[in-house]
Amino acid sequence: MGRAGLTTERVVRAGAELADEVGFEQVTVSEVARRFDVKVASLYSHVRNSQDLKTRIALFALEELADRAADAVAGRAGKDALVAFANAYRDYGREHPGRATAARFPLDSETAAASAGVRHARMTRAILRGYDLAEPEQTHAVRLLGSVFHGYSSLETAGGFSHSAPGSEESWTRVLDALDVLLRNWPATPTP
Amino acid sequence: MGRAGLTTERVVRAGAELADEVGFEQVTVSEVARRFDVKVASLYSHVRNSQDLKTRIALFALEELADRAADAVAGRAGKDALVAFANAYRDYGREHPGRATAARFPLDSETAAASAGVRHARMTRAILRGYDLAEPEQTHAVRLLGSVFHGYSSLETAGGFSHSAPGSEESWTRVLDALDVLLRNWPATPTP
DNA sequence: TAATTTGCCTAAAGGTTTTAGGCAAACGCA
DNA sequence: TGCGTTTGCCTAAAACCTTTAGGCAAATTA
Repeated sequence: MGRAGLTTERVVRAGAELADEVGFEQVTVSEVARRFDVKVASLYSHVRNSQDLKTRIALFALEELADRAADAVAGRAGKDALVAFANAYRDYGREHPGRATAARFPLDSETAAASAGVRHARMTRAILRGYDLAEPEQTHAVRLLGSVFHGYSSLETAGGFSHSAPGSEESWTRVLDALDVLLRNWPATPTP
Repeated sequence: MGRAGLTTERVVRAGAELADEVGFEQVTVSEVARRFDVKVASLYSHVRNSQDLKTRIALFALEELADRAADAVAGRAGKDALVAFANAYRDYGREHPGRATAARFPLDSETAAASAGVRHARMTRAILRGYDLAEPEQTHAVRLLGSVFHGYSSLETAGGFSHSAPGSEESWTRVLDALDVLLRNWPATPTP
């Protein structure tokens, strides 16, 4: 029997595809092995354990999503950039629900600090340059935007918006309009 | 050997506590059985399977959260109600991270329709009565609020805001200020 | 070509899930 | 109080996933 040509890279990529097909939670070392037509134990040379596999898929998804987001915002500013960036998130979630779920996988702080998550934060700040927000308000806004993108995508994937009118598409557009207005009229900290 | 006095109710409640201790994903029929000092098979009279257990924990958490939210908004209106409602969500996530994660567990649409999720939606709409939003804008706003609460709580639980200044507490307050401003100045649909 | 490294395999132990069938405690009723 | 029925937890067992240890052969290097 020849070799299957496994590498950590290929294993992780296969895991990401599997996540899109069956859901991130259902990703299993055994199933990935099956896809390569290889015995389970063979994967343990390329991945430490099941948790490690999931973490790597999460990191992979974060990178992929950051790449897309970077492409989307390139050459844009203001609301244009905001909308392009936000759409990169939503589209990723719709095209790759499993990977998008993976991108929300909780990482320990060390891993998170070395992940593409920091690129995401930097890009979000870059977009806020189009609005007039000084620190610490900028950080609050970054967290709000992260919450909205994260939350909307996850509710949409869970089917939360799919069984009532108006359509999710329309809500998304209006939510982005609203966020743009909000960022242009960010309230001053009330004097206590 | 006497009987353990298992009921679906008690099993689900124990599962919810377990979720808070070890994380919702780690909730397992076996571990719940261990807690009751009972053989695993015994639980299968009270719960159909592992998926069913998780679904029931999710429904339980949704009810509990809806009760808290209802208490919080009672007798309040406007920004007062918005803040109380939002805090009910965040506090629940901080006190019961496992249950809060359970409350985000994807339910099939039939189950979701019979869940306390509809109470959540109704309460959100009630809060929006304090603002001047006609349909379909009200629905868009409901979805935005759901995304923010859901997203913020989940990022906070994942530790997303815990390793940088300013503190999450402050961001949360400012996010709510911002949402209040936004709801009072919700943009009109641009004429195409 | 010989030596070494690398890659996948077999074997095996331990844990979770789920079903089937059994026995005894609790309950309902005469 | 005693009898029959129901209910609740148990044993047994099969299927699957995880993970480690050790082996052999293919690929790489010298």
